[in-house]
Amino acid sequence: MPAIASSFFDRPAAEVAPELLGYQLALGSTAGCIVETEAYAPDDAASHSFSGPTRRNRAMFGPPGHAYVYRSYGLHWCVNVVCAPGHAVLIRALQPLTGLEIMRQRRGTTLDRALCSGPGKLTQALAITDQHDGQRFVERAGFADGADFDDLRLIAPILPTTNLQQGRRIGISRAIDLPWRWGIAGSPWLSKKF
DNA sequence: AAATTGATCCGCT
DNA sequence: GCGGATCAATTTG
Repeated sequence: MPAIASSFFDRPAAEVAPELLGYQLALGSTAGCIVETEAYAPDDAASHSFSGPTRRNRAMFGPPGHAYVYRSYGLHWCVNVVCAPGHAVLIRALQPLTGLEIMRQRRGTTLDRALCSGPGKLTQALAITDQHDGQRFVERAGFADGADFDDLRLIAPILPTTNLQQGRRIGISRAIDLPWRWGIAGSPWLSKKF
């Protein structure tokens, strides 16, 4: 179960973030298509890496292609894909594809639109927690390909995704003008319209 | 339709 | 002690 080529991720997050749209994010028997991302960088006042490495953000300075998972507002987990040192891409929304019934149970809703339409929602739907912080992503679609049940998985789309939309990031109070949020244009699975 | 609030934790000053 | 890369329920216009 090879980790994904580190060269793909060892770049600024603002380059990687739009390219991750269309990838599938999977864990266990659940998976969804990434439809919304945000980039964070070390010289970016809104980024957890802005003030250098700490215990919480150490994964952001670790190997590219690994996960940075942090707790948000005391309640939610949010997952990032680590890029170049201090760079990371926050996964903000998925189109649910696999394991919808488990997701509905975990989320406590039957409204599919509400399963993965936000960074805290999708981690709950896929059961991503701090136990995945610092863990690598593997490039396998399922366990039959040799991945462990607990491996975070990313699956590249057949063709690069086009029809993107770009705008300002959500829920931050610093560096609010950077256009570092990307989404699949018109997708009904976004956390918020552009 | 938009604004407000409560839940609840951790990192940093 | 304060505020945050959030969410959902409630209140208000």
